[in-house]
Amino acid sequence: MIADAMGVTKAAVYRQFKTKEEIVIAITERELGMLEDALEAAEAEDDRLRAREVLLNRVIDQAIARRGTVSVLQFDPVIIRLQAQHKPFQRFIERLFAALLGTDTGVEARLHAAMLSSAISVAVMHPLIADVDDDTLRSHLMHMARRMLNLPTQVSAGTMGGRSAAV
Amino acid sequence: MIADAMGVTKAAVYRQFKTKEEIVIAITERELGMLEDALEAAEAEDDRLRAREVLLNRVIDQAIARRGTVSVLQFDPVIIRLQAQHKPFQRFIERLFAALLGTDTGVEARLHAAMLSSAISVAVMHPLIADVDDDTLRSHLMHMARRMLNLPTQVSAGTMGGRSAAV
DNA sequence: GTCTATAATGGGATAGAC
DNA sequence: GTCTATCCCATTATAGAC
Repeated sequence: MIADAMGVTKAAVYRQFKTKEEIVIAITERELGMLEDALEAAEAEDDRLRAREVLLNRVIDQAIARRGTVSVLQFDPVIIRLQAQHKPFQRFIERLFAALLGTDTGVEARLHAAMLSSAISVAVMHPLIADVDDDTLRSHLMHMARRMLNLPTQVSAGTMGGRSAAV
Repeated sequence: MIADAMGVTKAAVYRQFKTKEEIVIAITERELGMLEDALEAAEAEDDRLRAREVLLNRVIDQAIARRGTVSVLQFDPVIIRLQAQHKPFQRFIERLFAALLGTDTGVEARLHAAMLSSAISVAVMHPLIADVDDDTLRSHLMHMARRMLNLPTQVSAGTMGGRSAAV
């Protein structure tokens, strides 16, 4: 498919990548790499609430930027298997969830994180909202994400007096 | 894989189903069929709020009952393609979303429905919550779904409990 | 209904010429 | 770096005996 889309032969693709796995790794690396600085910033941030806000924003931005392709990387069975065999990705994903979860690792917090991550990646390419433009989608997604995670609805930079993350 | 799991040969499976597509259609029909009476009841219900409640409950019950298999039917690329070519399924899914949306078909309502449906089906098999038992998962999911759809947090009357989705 | 055997198709991958 | 040609192998599917 890649070769066809590029208008070259399969052999030309295999000149650059020895295996299909290498291709999947390379693409995933590029996508996750875009979140790396945001993740590191979030981990370094003292204010946990603010750290989650910032990270959430970046994740949503990227999901929208990659609208139409995120869910392939997240849900294609073959791709998932190849990624699962790659330790660095597992660690990165774990760090991502840890940063999103904050200190709370209870059932509810984990469920929130699981639902949120899937909801974001599927929603951006769902037929029901194919007609929604990026900016509208972003603001709705961010609003929804805050609701799902029990974050304060409006964020005012610096002073976070909002409710705690637990119910 | 099916033949191996059943301990018969592939030819034996092809005796019952002419093509892979027939198998996918049959399985999907069985799964969606379990929601048919709930959908019809919801469509007949005058109280829209109550209709959505009932349907939501059934959808969540079934997702939990099929924990570990729902997402295959929803996300496997080959299966999705085969289902997409089958008009009756498209119509059924449209009816499901229509019933969940209520009369509101604005951007926000559609986004809610899209996020919710994906969040439910992915969450039930997400590694982060693999250790959560069915009943706990159901109550959290229902609570979360109400929040996502802006439904009242506590539902007043009726026969709504953790009932399983038949068969 | 199940079996053995055998296509047919297509994806994943390699060899060697240019 | 790309090409043609080919290989390997799993999936999809059929034929015909029991």
